[in-house]
Amino acid sequence: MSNKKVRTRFAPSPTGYMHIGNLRTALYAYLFAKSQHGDFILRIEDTDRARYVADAVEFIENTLKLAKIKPDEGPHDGGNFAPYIQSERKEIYKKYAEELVSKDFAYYEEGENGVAIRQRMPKTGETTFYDVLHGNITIANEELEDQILLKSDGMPTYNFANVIDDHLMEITHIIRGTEFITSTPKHVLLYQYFGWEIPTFIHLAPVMGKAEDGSVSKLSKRHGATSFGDLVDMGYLPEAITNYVALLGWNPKNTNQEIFSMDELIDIFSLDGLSKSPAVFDYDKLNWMSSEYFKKMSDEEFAEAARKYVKLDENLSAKFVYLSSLLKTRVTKLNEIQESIEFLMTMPDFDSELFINKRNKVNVEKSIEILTPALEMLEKISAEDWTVDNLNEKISAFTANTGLKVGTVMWPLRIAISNKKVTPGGVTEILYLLGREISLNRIKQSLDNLKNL
RNA sequence: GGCGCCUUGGUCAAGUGGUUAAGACUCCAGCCUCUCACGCUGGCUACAUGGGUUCGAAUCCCAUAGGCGUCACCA
Repeated sequence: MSNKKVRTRFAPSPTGYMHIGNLRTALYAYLFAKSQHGDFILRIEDTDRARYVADAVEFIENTLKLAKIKPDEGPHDGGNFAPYIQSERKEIYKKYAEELVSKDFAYYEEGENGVAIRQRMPKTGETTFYDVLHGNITIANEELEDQILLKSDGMPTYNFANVIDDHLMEITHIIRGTEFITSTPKHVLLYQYFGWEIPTFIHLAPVMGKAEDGSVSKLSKRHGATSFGDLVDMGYLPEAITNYVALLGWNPKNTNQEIFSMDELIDIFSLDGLSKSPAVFDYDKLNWMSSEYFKKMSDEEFAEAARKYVKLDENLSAKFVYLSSLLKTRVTKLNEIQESIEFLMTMPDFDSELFINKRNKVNVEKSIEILTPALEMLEKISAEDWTVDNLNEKISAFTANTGLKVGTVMWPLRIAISNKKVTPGGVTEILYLLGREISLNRIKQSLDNLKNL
């Protein structure tokens, strides 16, 4: 066994939806295979006709691609063990099921819909299997029901097909969720009936979600987004999601590093870093990791990633790379951007309360007093000199002349051009983004509004 | 309910008989500062409970409790 090439597989059913828990299972199977210079196989388990969703296979492949998980073999990639879609392997299962019947390890059963084949379980004794995370697990055979191997429609059940395929496809390590622990003895019995080598099992703890009332349960719709696609739609970078998910139930040895590229993960991954207790999906941590990725991007990279999530006017579009430099450190997910920059395109409603700021010693009267000469000063700056650096220089000089604190001048100015308490960037950045004409108009308008109170 | 798995701060987690029980996220305080953010400092909070074993237990054993899973012609 130790000399055999490691081969793992990800075997989802075609539902057109990639649950975070499933993605993590695929990730670990991939990381383990690659860390051992082995193969990672994608196999579609579509033996339940009722559950089939159109284009699901393509969806799964696209999702894995986005997550940078690359199958060595699969429906699209092909391989020596094709086909990799179970519905196309129907005859194979039938042959093996009949072999079991001939050896009396299984039997035919007449049902409402036709004839099915059922596995015969021993009534006494117990079955033990080894799991890398849990050690030996033993279950009494009397707990095992005679299960259906081949359904009356000719399709195999999961419990049968997975054993046949894992053996035929030479899978060495089965990485899947803990929900399969109690059915594993049935699989082991099957391997024994056929005289096949039993693969190594690794049953992963589930990914949990936390509800608003604080209760914890398996991650589901009630916890908000639960799929990789949902998270991408919200504007989390695929790399950040994968990185976060990798650490949900696994952690590297001898390091506190948390930000990993896929290559680094492959390099450092090992089975003994896997944890056997459930992990709660935590948006706070995901947000932090997401922002770490944003901060590491260049302005251009961030702008490119963010473009798909925003609607800009001509002016802002031209300055978006610069805007991105301001947004990078302030965003946790891309779908937050639009709201935070909307004020640059449409002036929010006037609110005199915003001009009152105790810390900077400003109120309405003071604002009028400052804004009036400030407007005159700014009007003298030409459109071509309307740059962040120059604006900063002029405003600083203006402030020095007034003898006021910097904040006392900056506060009303910023409010006058934004009508927002919090903005991404300060006065000079916003003046630049707005451009000379719009900036001046906004200040005039705000000044009028203040005087007409 | 039977069977199985799990149990270190609010969350992710180091730790494999002797530690002041790491680190990260969140939160709080301070510094920086043209708002916010970034950055920097510092701080709060944990071994589920009860028995053993041992000179010594978060680490080993046994109970109890709680959580989760499974008992389909679903996967």
